[in-house]
Amino acid sequence: MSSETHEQRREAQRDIARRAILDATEEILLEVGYDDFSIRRLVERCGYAAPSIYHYFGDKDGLLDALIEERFAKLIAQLKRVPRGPDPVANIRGLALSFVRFGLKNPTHFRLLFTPRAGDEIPPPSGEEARKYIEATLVALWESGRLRTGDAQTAGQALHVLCQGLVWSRISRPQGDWSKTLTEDSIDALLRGLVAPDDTATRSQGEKS
Amino acid sequence: MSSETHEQRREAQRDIARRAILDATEEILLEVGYDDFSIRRLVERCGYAAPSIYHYFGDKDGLLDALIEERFAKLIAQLKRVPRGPDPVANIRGLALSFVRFGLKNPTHFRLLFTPRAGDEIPPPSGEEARKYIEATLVALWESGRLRTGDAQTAGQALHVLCQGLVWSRISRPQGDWSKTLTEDSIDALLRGLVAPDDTATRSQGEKS
DNA sequence: CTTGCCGTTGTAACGGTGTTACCTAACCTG
DNA sequence: CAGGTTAGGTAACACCGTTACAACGGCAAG
Repeated sequence: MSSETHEQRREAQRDIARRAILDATEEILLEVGYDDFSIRRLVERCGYAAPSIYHYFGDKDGLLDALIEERFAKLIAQLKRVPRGPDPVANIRGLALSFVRFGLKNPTHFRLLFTPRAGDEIPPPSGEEARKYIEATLVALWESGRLRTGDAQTAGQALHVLCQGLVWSRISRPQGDWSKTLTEDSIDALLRGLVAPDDTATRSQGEKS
Repeated sequence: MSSETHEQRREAQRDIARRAILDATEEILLEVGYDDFSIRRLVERCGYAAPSIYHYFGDKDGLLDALIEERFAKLIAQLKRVPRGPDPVANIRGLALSFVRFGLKNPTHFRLLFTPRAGDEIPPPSGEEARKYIEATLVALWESGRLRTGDAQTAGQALHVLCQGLVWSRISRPQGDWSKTLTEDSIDALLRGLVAPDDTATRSQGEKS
């Protein structure tokens, strides 16, 4: 019994330390941005010394990966919270809009999520999960809908790529004179080009958002 | 007369030094990538000491900006070399394809061109020029064509954003299972969604590329 | 209670980075 | 020849990610 409580206490303490470090990391990231984030700054704020960070996360990349995991989880949660209606095209539209909204609202997170760091060529598992979720949703919906292009995978990737570009371009050049309706218009245009026009409810779709 | 030759000699020497530094920079960048590029490495290779680099370019960002200027010039040259036919849609398609091809062929350059560095919020002038060239071409072509969406600017930005995403996504995840026809299919789909279908030669366009 | 073990934390250092203060040497201008 | 401007090098500063090493803590076994 005492050993169990001991182990539990250890684990609890471990989680407390990890949480404090992760929270401080996020604070600093949102405060000064990704490029000016440093371990020294983190050490100054979180109360722990540098070796503790390396003890818990192994690496600076490991630390950021841990944060990325949490961010991806939030992104997936937000995407799964998007309501679904009977129209598969409208569903995909809502998913894409939500994704772009997430990116524009949390540019630092987005940059962290989708910028591969140096030498780290394999993306984190949750990243793959998020991507797979979006693509699977797309594929499933495509298969029940009317697809114009050959395969569903290409269509899904096209939409994914468009959303990435939508967020990335506007993050990179925040004060550019971007069209106010760019997100909706481009997504709608791509969807128009992807689905066959000669069907039931192509015109009855939301035309003004 | 002697003063002129003197000035010219000065300038020539200045250009020689700048060229040597820039060439070494590009070499190292293509060799080890953006993240592992450092002034020390550059100093080792180019023969000049560190203060000379700062004397000529002022800053590491200034050095990279100088390289970016040249890269943008090459990009613009490549885009202007794209042949134009009578069909405005096909012209835009060619332009977009050329842009994406440039990005996929020179990922390091692309990353340098379109990733804003820390604190540097204003893009280099040539970057604006390239963007304006693409957008102007688009706008001009749109105005002579049949536009489905309201304004030409939004349509141009949509295509720009898609191309950015096409390159960026595949640079970030090179070994992802990207569809072979993703570039053509997504551009074609977006164009299909942007231009009005009820016209002369919508169907006679290239359908397989 | 003592001994030893393991996990946690801090001190101090190493190598590498961008950057710059300072000096030297060459050159044209007066 | 004096003087100022320019190119270039030496050596240092401050910061970065990272880690060897030591010290402290609590628990299990002798």
